[in-house]
Amino acid sequence: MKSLKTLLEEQAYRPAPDERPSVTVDIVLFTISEGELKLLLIKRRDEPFKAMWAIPGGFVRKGETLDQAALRELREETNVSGVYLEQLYTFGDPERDPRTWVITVAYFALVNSVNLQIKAETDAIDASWHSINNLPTLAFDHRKIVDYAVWRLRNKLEYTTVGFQLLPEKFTLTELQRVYEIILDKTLDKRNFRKKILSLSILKELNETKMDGIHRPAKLYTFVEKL
Amino acid sequence: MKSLKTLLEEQAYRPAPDERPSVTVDIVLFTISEGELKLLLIKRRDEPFKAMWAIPGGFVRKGETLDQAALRELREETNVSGVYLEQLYTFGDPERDPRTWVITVAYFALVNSVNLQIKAETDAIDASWHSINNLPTLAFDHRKIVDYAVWRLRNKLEYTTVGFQLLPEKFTLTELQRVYEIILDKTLDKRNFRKKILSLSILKELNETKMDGIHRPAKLYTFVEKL
DNA sequence: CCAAAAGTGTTAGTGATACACCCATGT
DNA sequence: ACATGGGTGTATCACTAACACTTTTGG
Repeated sequence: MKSLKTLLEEQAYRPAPDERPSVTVDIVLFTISEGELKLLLIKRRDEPFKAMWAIPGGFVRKGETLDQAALRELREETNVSGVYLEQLYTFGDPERDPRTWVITVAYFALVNSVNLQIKAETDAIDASWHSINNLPTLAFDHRKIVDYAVWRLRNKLEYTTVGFQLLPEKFTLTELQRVYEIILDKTLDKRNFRKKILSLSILKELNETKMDGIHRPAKLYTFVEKL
Repeated sequence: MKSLKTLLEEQAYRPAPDERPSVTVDIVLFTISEGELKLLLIKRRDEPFKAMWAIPGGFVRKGETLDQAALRELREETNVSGVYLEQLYTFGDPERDPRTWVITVAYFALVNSVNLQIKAETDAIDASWHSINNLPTLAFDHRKIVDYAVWRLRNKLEYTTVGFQLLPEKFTLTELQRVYEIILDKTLDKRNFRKKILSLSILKELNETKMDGIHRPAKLYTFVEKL
């Protein structure tokens, strides 16, 4: 048994167990399909907000990092893996969960449409992709989280290379341009786009072309970090 | 007493109290004085890392938001108020506290040197300012947090107006330039700096000058959001 | 030879950088 | 009159934005 001294020190050191919040991770998982930016939503099975749409997430477990928790939840709830993951913001409004005190560390994640296929096969009923232009009402403060994630994605697209995470390993420049256009929600000039992307020296031109059949074959490129 | 059903539902819904982490906020508080970028450190009174330097922080309490917790801790531990505050990142490595499971939401904060004076008077022994070029060994993973905060501050300086938070309400362009130079750790061209800052239309020229005595008086400006 | 997407250069404008001298004040 | 920091303009360079035609393929 612990000594009184130890107990008092611990008391001073950290709050009593029932004065601690629960901590969750919630993930805004984006993909591009059918020419739209979409995100994955789960239909809740439990209270609160039972039967309402929510972004995937769950409690952080003892012994795991936050990133690990986010990846685990994605795998468990949606069978998606191989994603790009990045911490977004931590939401701690005491009212955000109507029942109890839950602080959530929000993430945003990106998958390409190939991995998306895998997902759609294995998990059909409770999880589905929704266009960001047509979202249902979301549980908790998830709408706020989603809006922030979209804002961050748009920003990061301009000064980082996250965009590549939404494409398969090999892609054409037109496909890449479409990713940018869909996320930024505006058309881009083909020549200027190519000039800018190629000037970054982060693409390797492959000796392959995409034969989509009817048109002129397009060169395939692959993403190479810091050439 | 709660029914069995309720208990089971809650069990499913959230982890048992002793399976929850503690959650803290930790704040990297910057100021500029003596021509250097400094941050506030506290000498720890308790284990773990007793007597070691750490950034101010403490447990989030039930009923308060994370921002509120950060402001409260700053007030309690350092008597500083009126700061610019911004959430930085959440650190959740299960090993980051050697004793127990503590997740911390890190913030960075900025105060101008006027408020700094107030602080130094009221709190002398346990808290002091340290140049980021000469930091002692820090408790926990605080060094990592500090490094990240410095990186973020440098970045944000380039595309936001956070720099003004480190100056009093009225300031000269040279003083503003010094803030940028100290944080970015490089000299800037006076004419180009003025041209750029003034082109942003976020400064109002006052009909006052700073009479520092011996030299030509400098015009005073004040910061106006979105003119 | 037609339809459709791939691919390619030049010009104009805007913002960033480099650089040197006169001005106003107190002593 | 001098020492010191305050204040100002111009030329070059790099990046962004606007814009239209030729090429390659399958049918």
